[in-house]
Amino acid sequence: MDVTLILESLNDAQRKAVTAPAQPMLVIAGAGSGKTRVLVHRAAWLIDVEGVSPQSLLAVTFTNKAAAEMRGRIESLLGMPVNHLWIGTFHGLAHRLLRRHWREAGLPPNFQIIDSDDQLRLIKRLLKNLEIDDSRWVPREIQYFINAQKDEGLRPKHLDDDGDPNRRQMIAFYKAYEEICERAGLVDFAELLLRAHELWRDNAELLAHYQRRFSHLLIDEFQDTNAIQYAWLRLLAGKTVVPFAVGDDDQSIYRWRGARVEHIHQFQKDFPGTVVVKLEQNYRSTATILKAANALIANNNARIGKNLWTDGVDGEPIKVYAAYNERDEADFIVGRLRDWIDQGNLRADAAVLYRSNAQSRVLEEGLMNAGIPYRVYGGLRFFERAEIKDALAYLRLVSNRDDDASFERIINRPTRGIGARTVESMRAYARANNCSLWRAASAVANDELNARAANAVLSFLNLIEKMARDAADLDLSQQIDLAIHASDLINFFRKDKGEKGETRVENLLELVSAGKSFKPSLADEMSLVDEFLSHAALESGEGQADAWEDCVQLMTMHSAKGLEFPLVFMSGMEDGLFPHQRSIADPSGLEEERRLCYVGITRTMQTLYVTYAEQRRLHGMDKLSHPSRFIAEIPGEFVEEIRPRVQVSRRLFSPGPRAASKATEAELGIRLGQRVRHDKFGNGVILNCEGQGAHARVEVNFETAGTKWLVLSYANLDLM
DNA sequence: TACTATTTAATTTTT
DNA sequence: TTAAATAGTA
Repeated sequence: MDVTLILESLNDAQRKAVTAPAQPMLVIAGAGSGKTRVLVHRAAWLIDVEGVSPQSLLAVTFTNKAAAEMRGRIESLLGMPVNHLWIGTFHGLAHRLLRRHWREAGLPPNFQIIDSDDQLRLIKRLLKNLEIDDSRWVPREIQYFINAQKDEGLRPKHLDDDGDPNRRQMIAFYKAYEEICERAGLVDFAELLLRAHELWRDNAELLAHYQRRFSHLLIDEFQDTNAIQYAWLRLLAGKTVVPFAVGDDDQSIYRWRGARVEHIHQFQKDFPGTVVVKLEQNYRSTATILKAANALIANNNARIGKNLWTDGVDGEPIKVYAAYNERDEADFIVGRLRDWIDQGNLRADAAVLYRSNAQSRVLEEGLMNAGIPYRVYGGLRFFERAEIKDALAYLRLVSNRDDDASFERIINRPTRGIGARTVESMRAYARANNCSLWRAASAVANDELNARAANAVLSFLNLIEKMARDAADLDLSQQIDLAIHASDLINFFRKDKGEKGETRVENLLELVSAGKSFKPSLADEMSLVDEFLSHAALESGEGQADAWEDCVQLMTMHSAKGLEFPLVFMSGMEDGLFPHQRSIADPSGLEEERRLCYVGITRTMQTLYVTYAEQRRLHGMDKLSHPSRFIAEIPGEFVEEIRPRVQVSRRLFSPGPRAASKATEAELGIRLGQRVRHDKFGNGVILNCEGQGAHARVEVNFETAGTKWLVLSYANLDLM
């Protein structure tokens, strides 16, 4: 029982939280103040010092990554595995409960989880079925409505239309959607939480059982909890389970997703005697960065209030660069990155942040031309790829014939001559007889369809039945292999022309090996395949599972939360972009944008560049823009303007040799930035040019071959 | 059914 | 601008 190991590295506030007696605790943890460390050490303290059994601990996070990190760090601190400790995401834990108690939860034993993409498809199909004009009823809005209700813990029966026909229709959609899910045995993300909450609420013995089992509850990112998550936590806590919540109201940036910072106040009301600890010492950033961040966030009204400080150095001022336009901005950033890399720093230690994904394009072009490797965060994850979802849909249908979502997805994929007509008649039958498409298919094939269509449908039904029989004795990866081969999906994608088809085939093969290495943890609760499918929905996998190459990191401010970098660029700092136009009018929206800005600034360890463009091409039109109001909220003493605005107009192109080459450019009939093709080196972009006539040379950055100087008269470049 | 033209809209995202 | 969704054509 080595207490010093757990406590020695903690400051006073952290120690106070970690060693607190069994009472409700609320830890307000500023950016970079050791939030995860406190959670990890608290768990270790409870287990190692207080003698709490690991299985009496429940730790909840928002992301799988955070859950994995917490488990890893607890185990390494304790020096032993903690198998019976429940650590997971809200959704993961809810899923676990529902698998274990599917009967009480009113679910079929083999229910499956649908992701937002599946959900949207379901809604679109629902609209078609109801023959509703989907220009008036936007599927995305319906999806948003349904999820928002579920996030609040509301079922259709709880909702009142208040005489508003619009709302009445929405409620009707919600109800119809629920019926579809119910019949197909499908559960969406919000439904997991809602059901898990109802499970406890309506089963006193079950709740009592878990309340006896758990003595302590650890909650990460508490400011991000939505109503149903909070209700679930509070229900479990009851009067006996001790909650320990960690969060930062200043970093609440997900209100639009249902998160409610107010829970931080509610917590103190619901758990009288809550002790609040503030972690304000920051171990990440320079004093300058922190003072700037503090000054910015002080403009928000609804705050608990705290002041980050550090005993470290002041550091460099924040550098603000006013770019002429977005390309100049990108050039500037690329230039600073070049310097950074040339000084021997890691590319991966630098991040370029922006408000919205579309802004990455110009930056990417700049980095590409400069030959600097980069990685863009976000985008499609492995299990979200179309080909992967197709393959999984076969497995799902094999596991559950009533899964209409999967049925629709693969009925004609690969194409097997079952067109929209045929599917429509199945839908009609299913609607009329209130049955699944699977049953409709065999009924329709037997009497409504012409021979040709009937044949195609029957052979599809046989294919699935045969797959089910053949799969019975196979292990998981063999079943996946069977699914992609027997369905002929793999050949379907192989025929796809170009690299796209290739990657798709690779992904499918990757899926087979994912099946090989999959280790189940709920084996008692469900079949291996079903667990794999749930896993795929719940953990959509890495964006790019590329090998660890040293890359500059590009991401939105949102996805930067929780990360830190020695060098940070906040780009596109213009009113309308950031704060975003859509949030600008609403005071609470503006405050959330400001918190986002605060998150961005506090990612920085040493050097922060803030850039904006005076003119930006947006939606194909050049617009003049103004620097973000947030820049003005940073006190001047922490800021250094990189370039006096007087020079701005001169900087149409980057300085140096390029400027001198303007004349040459015109004479040779090429221009910088021009895309070209070379027989041997492939596609590239002209970076520079010099000389005249037969001696004229151009510098070209090729996508694959790198940067080369070529003599124009020999190179035989095709302009593109 | 696949390819092409036209229209439309344009934050943030984890589960 | 451009990406995605829809409508129209071969």
